[in-house]
Amino acid sequence: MSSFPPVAEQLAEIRSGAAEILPEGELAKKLERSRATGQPLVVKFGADPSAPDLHIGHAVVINKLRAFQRLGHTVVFLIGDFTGMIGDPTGKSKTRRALSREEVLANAETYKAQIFKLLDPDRTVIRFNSEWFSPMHIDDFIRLTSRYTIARLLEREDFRRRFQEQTPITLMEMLYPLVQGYDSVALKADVELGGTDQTFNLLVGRTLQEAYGQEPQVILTMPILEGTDGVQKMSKSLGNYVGVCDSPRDIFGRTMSIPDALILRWFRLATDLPATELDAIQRELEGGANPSLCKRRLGRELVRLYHDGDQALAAEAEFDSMFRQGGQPDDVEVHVVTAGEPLIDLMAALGMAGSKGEARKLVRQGAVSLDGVKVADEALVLDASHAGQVLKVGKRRFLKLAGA
RNA sequence: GGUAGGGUGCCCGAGAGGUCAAAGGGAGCAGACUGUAAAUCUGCCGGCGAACGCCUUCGUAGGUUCGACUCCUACCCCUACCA
Repeated sequence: MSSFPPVAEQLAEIRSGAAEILPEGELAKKLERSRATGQPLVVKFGADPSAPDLHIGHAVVINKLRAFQRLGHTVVFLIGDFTGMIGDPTGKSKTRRALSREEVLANAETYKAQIFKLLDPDRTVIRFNSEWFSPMHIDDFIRLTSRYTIARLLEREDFRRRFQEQTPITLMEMLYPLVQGYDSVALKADVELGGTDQTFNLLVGRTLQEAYGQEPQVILTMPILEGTDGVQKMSKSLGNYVGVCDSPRDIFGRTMSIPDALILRWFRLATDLPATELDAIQRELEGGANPSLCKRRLGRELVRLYHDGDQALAAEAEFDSMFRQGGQPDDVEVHVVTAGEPLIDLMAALGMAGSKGEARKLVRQGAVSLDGVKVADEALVLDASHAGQVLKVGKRRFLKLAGA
């Protein structure tokens, strides 16, 4: 029954890339016991049900979950549908509107499709926190709130700051950590994973488990991955993300646009390369290798992770033809030209420019070309002679013109 | 319940009766440069128009004015303080 690798080996694997493990000694103890009894650890990860579009920033934590699975443990992917159905009234995150039961279920399906690109379905259990919160009575809930103090909640960085700055904090927000922490109680979690920004919430889980007579979970946090802009954390709303469901072309292209300083970090956090390989890449970079070559490899690795190796090579080749040689993508959209249609109108109508005014400005700026020749005349009217030409706007927008 | 301060373009944030489509910054887009990057420089950055210009925009609805983002009234919303 002891199919688990030796504890030291497990610890090394788990530790790699992690920001913090609290407390590490307890993790070793749990692993020992698990190995002795043949009982896998319950590794919890909580997900917000309102954002089922995962990007490689989320994947940092999910990759670590997979590491636990490889070692033989069980991942509980918890969807916070109960909280999602309440929504979040704070102005700060207005995206968090209340979701209906149907939306939550639909989102859950989307999650599955995405997380199983990385996780092993046989070692993953999907749960919903409405399972225990919906039937909970208010008296039990109030009892739950008696387990934590305001002072401790105010220890959390953002609460403390906002409290001092006198910006609003709703009671609901303060309750969130308790709700999340109680999920750990309900699941009897052994380990909970999250980003470093979740440290506080994860720790609340420990406190509550103890309060409910359980052995507290160990928490493991992963660094927050910066987005393609290299500064802010990756997020969908900032548009600086690489989605796990993006096409090979997008994954490769977006990856190539990250600042050099981020290359190694992305390698370490977003790919599944072994540590030895990562060290080799670090030496290369520090030894003055051309960063763009490393970045290409990073792009390929990411495409391989979410698609496959062939598509990675294809994406790279397409990228080269598109940007290096000023070519065009393989599958340019084709549009049948109506003779007499002004170019400006066409650009606006097909979304190649936000408006006619913008289209005009783009032409003036020399951003528009037909078959590689810059369009100088902003009043250009299309006719049959343009059939077969390729319209290029900026660096990325292409359209093939077809005759009637 | 009382008092004070607020609601401005994608975001932040100035404006305080005309010269305001509204300073400045950020984001975004484009050009140059490069390694397609970053940094930097340049231009654009409500809509229509070749252009004079016209239309819509400063919480909502009215009003005062030749004229309002700026003044008045009511309403809605936010925040803090005191209870």
